[in-house]
Amino acid sequence: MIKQEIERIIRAVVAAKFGSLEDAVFEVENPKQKDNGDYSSNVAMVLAKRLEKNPREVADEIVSDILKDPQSGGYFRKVEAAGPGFINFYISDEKLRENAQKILDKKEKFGRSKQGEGKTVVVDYSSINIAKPMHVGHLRSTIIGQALYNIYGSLGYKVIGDNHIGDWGTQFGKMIYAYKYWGDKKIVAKNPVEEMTKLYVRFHKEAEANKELDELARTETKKLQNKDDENIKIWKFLVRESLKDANKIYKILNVKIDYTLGESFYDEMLSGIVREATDKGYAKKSEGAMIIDLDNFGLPPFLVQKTDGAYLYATTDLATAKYRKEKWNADKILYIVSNEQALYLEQMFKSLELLGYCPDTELKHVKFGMVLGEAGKKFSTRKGDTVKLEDLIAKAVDMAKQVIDEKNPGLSQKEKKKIAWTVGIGAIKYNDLSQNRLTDIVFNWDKMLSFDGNSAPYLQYTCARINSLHEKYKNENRLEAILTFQKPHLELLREGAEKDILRYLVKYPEAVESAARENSPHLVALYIYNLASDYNTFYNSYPILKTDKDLMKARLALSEAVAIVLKNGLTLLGIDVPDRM
RNA sequence: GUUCUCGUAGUUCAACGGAUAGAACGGAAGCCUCCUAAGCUUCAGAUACAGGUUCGAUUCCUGUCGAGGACACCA
Repeated sequence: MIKQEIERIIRAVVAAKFGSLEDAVFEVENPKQKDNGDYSSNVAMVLAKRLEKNPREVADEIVSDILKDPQSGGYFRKVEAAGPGFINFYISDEKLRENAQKILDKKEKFGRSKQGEGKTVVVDYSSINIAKPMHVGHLRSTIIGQALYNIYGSLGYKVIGDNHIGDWGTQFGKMIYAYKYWGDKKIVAKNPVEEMTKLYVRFHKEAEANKELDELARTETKKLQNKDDENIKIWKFLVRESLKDANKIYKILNVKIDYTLGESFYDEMLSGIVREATDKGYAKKSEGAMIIDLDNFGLPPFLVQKTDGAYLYATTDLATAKYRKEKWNADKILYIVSNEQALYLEQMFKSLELLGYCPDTELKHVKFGMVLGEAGKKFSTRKGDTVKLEDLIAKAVDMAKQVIDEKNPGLSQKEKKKIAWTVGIGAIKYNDLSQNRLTDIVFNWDKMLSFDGNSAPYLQYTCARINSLHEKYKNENRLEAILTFQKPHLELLREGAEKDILRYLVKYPEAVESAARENSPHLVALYIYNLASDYNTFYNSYPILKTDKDLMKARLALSEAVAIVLKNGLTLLGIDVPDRM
């Protein structure tokens, strides 16, 4: 990456010039304004303080040394001191063309790296609750998790996706009770999650009037945990049918998760966890229950066993982390969980640290804001007021279909349908992946299903346009088409808009790398959006096919490079690209 | 009550402590005899408030106000 190369060059010059200051912490950044270079560094301002000199003078000195350095010769078109003491670097045209050619040669491999080789990242995402419908809240975890999974994978990490499903615990007592008294096997099997939700909602409704129900549900939970035959049988049935529904949605969303190890999977380990915590002196009895006291760390106590002896989600999570470390030797575990669980995860991480279950493992809560109902309040499954994912998808695809019918009526029904799915689902995914907000999102159909501006369809459309250029070109130049990108005369790209694109293409690998570092897929989304925007400006200002041959080939090559990078970025985000739309 | 996250154009979002706070939607005005107008161009429009740290603060610290979340037997 060029950024690191610049850092290296600066460091070498600084070490030679101000030997004792080579430990200085400085940065190489992307300037906001294009006029301020392709990269800039604050190194002079950092050093100026320690040297007690004017930052601008220090900058001038460093610049003149960099220009003398033969190694940096081919790299820059210009290096200059600017503003209060920034050093701005302008990449040479030759380097920019080299990079574009590299994109054309490497294609879908451009942007990948081996920086994560030998390291394992476990991504805990989706983590749905069995017997409850997937709603827009689960969508965020699923989509962000999948994107991070892809991003880390592209950087050479070994990535393990783990769907930590909620298939155990109290809510199953309620479900089992409801199923026993009001359920019908055939009806449930036909439409599993929907029917289970009905049972669940009914339970809560009746429990409000009849307080005994909660007690009866607890008994069912207890029986399940004690492996009562009938309850286990019902439980297995509910889990199986429920997963069938979930898998349908995963398939539609093109989400792939390596493992589905639910809470029940860890059940056997739980008593051991509590015993060990007790033996080590971290767990103790309090108000009849077992807690890990975190008072010393300013955290509330962490409840690991209930008064009635049953274990909780917390206990399971400790076991899960332990398992992930022992089984997969995870270097990093990412919990893609909404920020309402921030305190809980903090307690859990601290407990894991005390128990020593995950030494040398980075535990990271990748937070996101919750999706609230249109009234600005939390959705509640109990009241049955959530927006179901299935409905959202159906609506998005339907809207996309309408737009296609209008814009491109000539396509076959089959192709229209396919494009509608790609575009509709892309829009939904991109909506979540293009923002980094921790604030809660108030659910809004229009926003969710926007096909204009900064949206997946905009990016897909840009790719479709470029694809269309190539189709046209191929039809008119059959023989030459194959050879087009072998030796394009990229030096003919002299317009400002063309150079802007070349300059920006260099930064794609850095965008992917920072997305991983910050666990923020939106950095990739932001990058490809800006790239598409630059390209569309160019597209509207200059003819591509209607110019003389060599320039046409060069512009086609540039377009192709843009399409490759857009597609690579969208692929990381889990968004498909249609050929036409 | 304690605590977490957040407060940026009318709305939804950007901005490693950096240079002139960027977009999109919505509004106003333009661009299809020309490669896909799901596009492009132009205009209007914002850092909640008060202090502090810093050469430099939307960003860090303190306080006020506002929104949402969490706070022991749910997950």
